[in-house]
Amino acid sequence: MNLARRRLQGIFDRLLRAHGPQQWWPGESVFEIMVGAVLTQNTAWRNVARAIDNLRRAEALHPAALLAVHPRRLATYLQPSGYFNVKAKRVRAMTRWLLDAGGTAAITRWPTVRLRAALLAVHGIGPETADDILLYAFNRPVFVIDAYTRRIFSRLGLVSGQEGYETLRAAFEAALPPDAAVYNEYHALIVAHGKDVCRVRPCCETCVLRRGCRYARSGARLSDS
DNA sequence: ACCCAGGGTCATA
DNA sequence: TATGACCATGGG
Repeated sequence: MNLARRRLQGIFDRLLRAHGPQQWWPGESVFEIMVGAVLTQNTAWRNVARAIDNLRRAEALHPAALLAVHPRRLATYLQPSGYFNVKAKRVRAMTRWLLDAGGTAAITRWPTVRLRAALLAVHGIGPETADDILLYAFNRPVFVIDAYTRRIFSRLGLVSGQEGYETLRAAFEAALPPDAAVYNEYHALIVAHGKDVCRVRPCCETCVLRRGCRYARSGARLSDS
């Protein structure tokens, strides 16, 4: 693993020029962002947006209101986002925890380490979802690792892709200054690039990162291993 | 018809 | 620690 600050900044600059500012996270409140972070687990955002629309129309996009919805009905709201039974439980567990903790106003004042540990203790919130929430809902300088991050940076030869989540997060955070605005834009750009260009089937001709990508040479119709 | 998407939990070895 | 099954919808 070889993450140098200059290299990461160069990649950031190219992604920003290619894709433009991403303005993440889509969502109008802390709670909406938290809900979206759970709903988007292994799910296309298009489908998540439909589920969130359902919650908004039902005026259930607030902690107390959401808990007042019967779990069966909640699952029907979440249906378009897939895994709706699982996600209904997860969203409820997160919301119950949130209210027990005193609401968003209270936990906003918690130090990042405590907040992260508390989030990870909630059923259905794993490392990536916790870090999405920390970064995008609470503006903490936490670098989010996801499948796109692994794919893109392993094709560039900077990571193996086999490292554990914490190992990668620590490496990115050690290489970059702890700036939430930068981490915010960086992860959003990684996702934008992963969706539009650097897919499972590589498209190296139009990729701004093709210089250094191991698929850009050798004809490249490979798959990641 | 198949593959993929802004993961996580649980059981098993 | 590391696999595999499972969750489920919608788009390409």
